[in-house]
Amino acid sequence: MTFVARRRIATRAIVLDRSLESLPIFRLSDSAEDTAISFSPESGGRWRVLPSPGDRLPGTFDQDVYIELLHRYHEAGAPEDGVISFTLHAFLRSIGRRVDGRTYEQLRSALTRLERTTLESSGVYVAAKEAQPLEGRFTILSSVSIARRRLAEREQFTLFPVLAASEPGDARVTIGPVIRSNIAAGHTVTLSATHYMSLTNPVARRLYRLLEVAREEGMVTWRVPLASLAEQLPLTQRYPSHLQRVLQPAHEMLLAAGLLRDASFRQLNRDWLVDYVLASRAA
DNA sequence: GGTGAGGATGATGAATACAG
DNA sequence: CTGTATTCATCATCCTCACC
Repeated sequence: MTFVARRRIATRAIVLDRSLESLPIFRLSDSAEDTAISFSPESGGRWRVLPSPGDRLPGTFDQDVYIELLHRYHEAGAPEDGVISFTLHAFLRSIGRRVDGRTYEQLRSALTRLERTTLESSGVYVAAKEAQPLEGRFTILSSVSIARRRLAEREQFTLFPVLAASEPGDARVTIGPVIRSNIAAGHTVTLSATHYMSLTNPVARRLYRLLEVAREEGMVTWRVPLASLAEQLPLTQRYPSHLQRVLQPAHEMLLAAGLLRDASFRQLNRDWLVDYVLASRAA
């Protein structure tokens, strides 16, 4: 393979922390209640996502921002300090959003939310280099700084020379060390950026990542109780019919994109299951 | 040209309510 | 518990205005 060819493929890849992708983080629905996400896997332990006080849980916009950040981290050659810099303008363009006052504001709040939202693992999150699953808390981003024109210009802020010196709209964020460590250890899933962007439904985007975890762990078919899947995504709907209503369009989108061979709902006695037939590695 | 706040309005789709 | 109708928060899109 030539350097050029390898480079082109690399820029289309999104490399994510496999442990993180197996856990629920982003609220996919717009339910008014904004309590913490809580997930208790079969294997025991508990996982929680705690919003920062006064803020909401990360949502679908934050999900897209998170993915683009990791996309850029990979493109930048996964720098050891985890720092990536970009302009808000370029970032919005690359996630296919319009660039106006609204989206600037959304992006800024999404970045700070990714820094402030607490992820709590009680023996659930697997850190590749550790023998035991993690006991403790961490965040997706460990630092976020965004230079703002108006702040940078004010005289009284000259005591922050770094801020004053940087260009307006420049963001500088640090991917958290826990996530970086798993990526460095190769405990990852790899997505196609093209495919990811082509999925217009946020549930489909989330499901794509979760299915990649299953595939990375060697599964060809994956049978999962509907209720467990709902917890793991997460989806808040309680009834099987409601869950199916949300999942069905996502399944259709993934099938059409060739990211999934088959998806079907089955009822065995009282229990609803979902059977996935995963796509082959090629694509 | 790039930032940045914010008003107005329509589109979207999941939550919710309600009937079966 | 499920299927259908309605409601409503969020998002997208358009704009103006101000500033560099």
